[in-house]
Amino acid sequence: MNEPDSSPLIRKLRQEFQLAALEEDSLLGLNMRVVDHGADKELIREGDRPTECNLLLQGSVCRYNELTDGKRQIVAFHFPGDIFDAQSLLLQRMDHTVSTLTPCRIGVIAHAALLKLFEEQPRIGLAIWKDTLVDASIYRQWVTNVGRRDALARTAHLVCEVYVRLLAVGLARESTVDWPITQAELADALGMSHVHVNRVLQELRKAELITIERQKLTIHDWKQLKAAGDFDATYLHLRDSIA
Amino acid sequence: MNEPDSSPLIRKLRQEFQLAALEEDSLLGLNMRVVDHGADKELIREGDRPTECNLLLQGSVCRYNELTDGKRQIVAFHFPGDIFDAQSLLLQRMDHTVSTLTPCRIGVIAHAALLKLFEEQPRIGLAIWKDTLVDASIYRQWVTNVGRRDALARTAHLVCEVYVRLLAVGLARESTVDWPITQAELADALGMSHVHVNRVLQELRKAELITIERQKLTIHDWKQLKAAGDFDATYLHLRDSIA
DNA sequence: CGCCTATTTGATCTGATTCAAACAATGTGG
DNA sequence: CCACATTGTTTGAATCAGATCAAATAGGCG
Repeated sequence: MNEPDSSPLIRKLRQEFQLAALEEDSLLGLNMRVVDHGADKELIREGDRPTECNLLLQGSVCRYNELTDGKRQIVAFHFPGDIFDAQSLLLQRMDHTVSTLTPCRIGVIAHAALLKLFEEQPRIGLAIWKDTLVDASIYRQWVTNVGRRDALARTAHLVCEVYVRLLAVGLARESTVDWPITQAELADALGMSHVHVNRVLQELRKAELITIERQKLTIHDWKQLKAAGDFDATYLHLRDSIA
Repeated sequence: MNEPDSSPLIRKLRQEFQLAALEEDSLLGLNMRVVDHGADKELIREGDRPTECNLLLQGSVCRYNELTDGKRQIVAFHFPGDIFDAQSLLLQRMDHTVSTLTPCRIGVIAHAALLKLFEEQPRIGLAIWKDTLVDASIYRQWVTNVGRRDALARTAHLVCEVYVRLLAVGLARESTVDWPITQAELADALGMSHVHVNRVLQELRKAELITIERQKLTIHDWKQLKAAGDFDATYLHLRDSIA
């Protein structure tokens, strides 16, 4: 049903533009090295000066900032099809760290190859720019979530986001998804303590909105979950709004 | 000392690339309409589908998300030289609202004109893409600030950021800057109550780090302020790190 | 002068943190 | 296949940072 490894990027860009055959060929012709990593592996460190971009093929990764007192804040999750460090094409120095959550398969592409591709097929460059703009939109919601929603709504909102994004890349069947995020990681993403995340998840379970167990998320009541999280998917800029 | 109205964009792009004479000419040749607005004026509403971009020439604006319960979260401030809605070039529908803080002068440029410019001078497109990537980096820090720093550090960090960015565009002389942000706006940006913002600012004043009064910010002890806010300017990706 | 907006103050309350520990699941090597 | 270690989840109690509510004061400006 799915295409082979190398084309989740094409699938994603198709969501954004009508790709011409020539453009798809250019993408398939990209020189890409495939690498596998284990879980909880730091892929890029703050301060690095990467010369390659990473296309996530399988698995989940997160980005985070570290504070001097040792705390960390996860600022994004990424799923298959995402080029999670496109920014390194234009910003020399990494301002945050990227780490795998689960075991991952990653396609590594040289900056030079991508920049050359943009020259030949400018619309592909624009499509990837667009992708980074959607990332930015997600950051804005993330700020809003952490800044102005209480623990319950905040958690519900993030669950909604992750679920919809996994749906969008074909990784959810019906109302169940493989859930790659531990409670401690959720806490770092939500700006909460892991203890409180636990209690909020129990609340959401008791209210029969969702259950998360053994790395599976099940949505019991999508409508109420959305309401609880004050969630509106338009900020994800998906072609056909699933939710 | 400063160039006329139309060139803060050139000054900014110069920070990022060596602009060729031809490229500067292309920028100067852009067809731009200059418009003035009063304070607290909504420039773009969530849901809008803009066909033009806005280059801020004078004044300050902010972006924010509104929650259904009426609260709002400010997610960014912008200062002269910023194209604060470049995203509308590639994302049809606005996912947040933009409003002036102070009276503003704005240069309005048609999307079509910019996209045409990118075709002719691809490096200008890349420079503006880079700009949007720096915005994204700022969002990430904003999430981190709101999610993981306590009220004092959070406030100090934002003050540092705004100060450095104003410095970078030549709007600060020594340690004093025109401060365009009220305490209520600060609260919406920091995810705090305006009452608590007030108390934190008093603390920072008592500790002799800063004073904000009559729309002037004065930095008394930059080193300690940076320390208090756990501030490191590298995420701003400025050419010559001022701070 | 008088209105409106911004800042400040005090008192009270609460959502979430922290600390500490138990419990459950998963995986590893003997 | 079991014993043990490790990581993730759950529980309870004490505490606190920051919110909320309510009202006073101070600037700025037409």
